[in-house]
Amino acid sequence: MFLGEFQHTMDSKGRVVIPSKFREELQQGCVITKGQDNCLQILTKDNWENEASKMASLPSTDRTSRQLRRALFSGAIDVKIDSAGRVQIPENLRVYSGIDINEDVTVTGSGPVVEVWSTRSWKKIQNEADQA
Amino acid sequence: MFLGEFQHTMDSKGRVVIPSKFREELQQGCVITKGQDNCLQILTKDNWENEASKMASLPSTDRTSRQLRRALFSGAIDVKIDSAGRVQIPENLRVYSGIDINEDVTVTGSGPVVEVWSTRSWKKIQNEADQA
DNA sequence: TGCAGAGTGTCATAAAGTGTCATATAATGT
DNA sequence: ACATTATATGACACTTTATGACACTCTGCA
Repeated sequence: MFLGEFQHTMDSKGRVVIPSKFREELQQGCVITKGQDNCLQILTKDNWENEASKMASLPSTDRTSRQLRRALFSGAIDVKIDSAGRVQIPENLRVYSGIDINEDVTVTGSGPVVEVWSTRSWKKIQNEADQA
Repeated sequence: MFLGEFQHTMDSKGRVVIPSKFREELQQGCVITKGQDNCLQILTKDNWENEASKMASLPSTDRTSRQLRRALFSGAIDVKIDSAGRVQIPENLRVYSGIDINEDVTVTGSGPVVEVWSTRSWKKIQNEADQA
């Protein structure tokens, strides 16, 4: 279970630090995908396999299902954490999440997954959440 | 069941002493979350699992549910009590609760949970409570 | 073949967190 | 009231983590 909220920045090469509390669970491999509300999600390998198999079982005759599947798989990438505890975020996911080079990033634990936000978006989302 | 009211301070490293009366119940692991009225709550592991499982059952298709889940998980952190009976309060929870470094803290038993307040806020809340 | 751009790995330094100890204070039992 | 024990607090050393810098690799392309 991932918990907590952590501040980092995306370095000039497009890498983000994974909070140390999350490393152990993610060390043996993880997958980054497009999450909801323009955040990025980091899943453990197991969790990913799980999601992926759900997708695979959708009927390929249905156009919406195909779209979903394309979005999920093409928007995903498996990464490994480097010796300094960072992961590289590819260009397309940076664009999706609106996180620019050198920008502040908020990494949050959200139960079974880790979410990565530009701190800008996170603040906005958090305000909404406070209201709800 | 947690009862009583205790005065402590947040040390220069952001740690707060857990009153000795509460230690035994919390020793084997506990979770700190954002409570109501800007206090912090400390839950036992069991109590937390309970809360968290409620969250897991909410549909991720609904935006409000997602917000709720984010707020709960990102605002939580599991901690352990150190050999001197203290817990480390992470930055974001310090901000939320308005407890500054070296500031006075009131720790109260509140039935199933422990609450942590800046003594400032506690006094205010208590006045209100006395009126009511 | 050489260059440019993106990505990767490593290091040094700074900052934050953790553990331990010593002393001070409070609580307890006789 | 006293001795004894437990608890609280500050100090400090130590470890871990974060961050920026920089050199190196790999790829595609001119």
